[in-house]
Amino acid sequence: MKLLTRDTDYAVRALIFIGKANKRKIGIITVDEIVRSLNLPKALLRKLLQTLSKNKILKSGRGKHGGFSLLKDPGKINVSDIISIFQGPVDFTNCLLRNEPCPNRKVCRVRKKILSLSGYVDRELKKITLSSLT
Amino acid sequence: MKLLTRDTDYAVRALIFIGKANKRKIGIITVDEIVRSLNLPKALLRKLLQTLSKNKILKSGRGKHGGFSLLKDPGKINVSDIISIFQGPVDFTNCLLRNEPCPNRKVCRVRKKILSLSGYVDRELKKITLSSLT
DNA sequence: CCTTAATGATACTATTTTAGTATCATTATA
DNA sequence: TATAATGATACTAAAATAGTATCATTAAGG
Ligand code: FES
Ligand code: FES
Repeated sequence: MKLLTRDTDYAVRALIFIGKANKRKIGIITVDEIVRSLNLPKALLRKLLQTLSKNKILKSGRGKHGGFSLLKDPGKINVSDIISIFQGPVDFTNCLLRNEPCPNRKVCRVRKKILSLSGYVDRELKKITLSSLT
Repeated sequence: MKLLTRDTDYAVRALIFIGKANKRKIGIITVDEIVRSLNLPKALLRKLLQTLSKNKILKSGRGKHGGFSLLKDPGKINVSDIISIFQGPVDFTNCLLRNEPCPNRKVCRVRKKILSLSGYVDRELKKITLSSLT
């Protein structure tokens, strides 16, 4: 039972790399540089970073000397965000009777339990920020 | 991001059904009865119940008047058990650098965080017993 | 015994999600 | 204007999930 897919994992690793570089005042990082350091499949990583750009996690520059840098403060980027982007929001409340419109949804204690569990996990994942990782 | 696959979901629903029947002193339930009540695909449900038997959750009887009943006390069957059977154990510690043997595994705070999160989720899921569901 | 009604074992197919590739278009710099 | 970067997009491959089919075995009951 895994929590993160490979997309999320690669994305986080790339973000850590970019975050570290930004810390050392290296403003812009290219896909090639990340690939050289982390040994990830280039075509895939490009796709992932493009997705992160669309989702306002990264800023991108095109053309010669283009590349990526963090758009937000590393303290404001967290694992829950990245999961949301690649795997959908952290939400476990696909209830056990999901196919039928569960009759006792409102009072069901299980649902309440799963709901609170899900909330807890999400809050904890939100605490794992990029700055805590670099 | 979902927590339960359909296998787990179906299995839990079937177990709830069997548990309720057992409560009413109906000892043995057939796959057909469950299928009639819950409208699940029969061939699939058979496979799932067979798996539950192999895993000592259900007791099965063959031949005429055969069927399934709970092997363990419903208070001792929980959602974590069922997830373990169909999705592998509740364990989120596929670490972020999983491909390499992560150098700082021992001291990594993220790993510790994920580890404790995973433990927490597992403990909570263990509290959701079949008896709490019926 | 023989029929019937149940699960056991197992192999197979189909669908969906995840993982990964390829290509052309666009843009900025030198 | 050549080059080196990302944007957009469409495609393929692999793995996990979901579902089916079939024959073997077993127990009950006439
Ligand atoms: S199982 Fe659906 S609300 Fe409880
Ligand atoms: S990321 Fe692997 S141990 Fe921290």
